[in-house]
Amino acid sequence: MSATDVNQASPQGVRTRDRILTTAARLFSKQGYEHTPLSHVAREAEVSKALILWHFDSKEELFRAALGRTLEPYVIDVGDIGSLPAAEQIEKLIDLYTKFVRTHGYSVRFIVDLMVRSSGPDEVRSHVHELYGLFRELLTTAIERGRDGGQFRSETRPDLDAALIVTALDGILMERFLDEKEPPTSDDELLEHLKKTTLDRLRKSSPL
Amino acid sequence: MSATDVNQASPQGVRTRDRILTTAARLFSKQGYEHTPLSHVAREAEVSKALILWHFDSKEELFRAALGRTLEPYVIDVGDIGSLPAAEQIEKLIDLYTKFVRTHGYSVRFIVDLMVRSSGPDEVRSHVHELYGLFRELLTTAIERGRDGGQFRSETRPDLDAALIVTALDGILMERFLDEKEPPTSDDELLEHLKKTTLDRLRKSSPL
DNA sequence: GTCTATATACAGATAGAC
DNA sequence: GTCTATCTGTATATAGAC
Repeated sequence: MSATDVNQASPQGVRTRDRILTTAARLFSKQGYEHTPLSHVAREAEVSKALILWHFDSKEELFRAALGRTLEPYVIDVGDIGSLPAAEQIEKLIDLYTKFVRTHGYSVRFIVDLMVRSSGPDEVRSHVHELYGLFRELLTTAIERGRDGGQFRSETRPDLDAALIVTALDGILMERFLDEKEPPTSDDELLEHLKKTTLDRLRKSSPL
Repeated sequence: MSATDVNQASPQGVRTRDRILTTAARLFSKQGYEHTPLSHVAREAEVSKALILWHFDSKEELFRAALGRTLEPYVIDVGDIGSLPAAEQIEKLIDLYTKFVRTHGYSVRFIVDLMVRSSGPDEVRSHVHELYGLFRELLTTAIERGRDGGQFRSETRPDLDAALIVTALDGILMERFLDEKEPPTSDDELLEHLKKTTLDRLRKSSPL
């Protein structure tokens, strides 16, 4: 019998299992899978290596379970965005993306790393993929609404424009990793410029 | 005495050393440092593990040396770009970036991975950093020329506009890693849209 | 320079007592 | 459920012959 069977879970074991999971998620995110031996997780979680393997059967399985925990905050909550005018919807979405990335620095870096290396379980990749799709869709819809409502030019290509915004946001995220210490232009300045130029271009009469 | 001393290099040893280096660079780029044991490099380069360590003293040092080789193609050759009109300069620079990324897929992925994980020697990070700075500068100059020559609006902010282009390109690169199989919009389409919208926005009268 | 054989270290995983 | 002790594999690195 092992802990992965249905009928385990004495109150004590659950708390311990949870502590292992949380610790593992933290360490994997911070230092990566290969640089985090089970002995390290064991020390930080204050249990023995053997106990970890009793709960999870293998390091690989612990990793998968911990990933689930890491991904928990990866949801999109747009609130009552539908009631805003199109331009503000777009700005809000950009701000949401930025805020998320800033709040979850460590784990974003980790997830990006998984994507770049094409490693990690498929569920994770598809989860992230879905999130991107959803985000892009929200932007597309906002642009369409603006166009149909007469605030944006009729010639816009909502899908491409949305994709380009996502792309630029990814790039800003990326450059946070590249430059680290000395960013050539501050993120905030660049984000404002992105918003400004995007909206200028979408609007019927660019005021400038 | 070791191979890292000044006075080694019999003809035979140099060729072997070189083969080890090339093999290591290839394998590290493809599978990463941690997933490439010396035994694997030894097998592919058709030498013994011991010989590798005779030449390089440690795996770490082999890695640093191999990185140098990996970075060799990382240079910017713009040709006679100066003679082109501003708009075409920008398009050309975008194409150069794209072409490079497509040609050096494996190693780009590897270098990006190093940057994301903040690992790898500082020389590498600063080399990449410099390249980005140079590329951004070329774009900035092109935009300034266009502005001063009267083709672009006088209100443009060359530095920010250049940064935004680089950012978008990074994002496109990034999404190649994220989506892999099923890109929501093709790279080419997105690149064309980037060029088009950027230039439309920069130009005095946007023709659309 | 290049090899074979070996030392050393540490990882993940198991056995079995409590 | 949780532990200590141990097994087993594999990695880097060294010793020493050729």
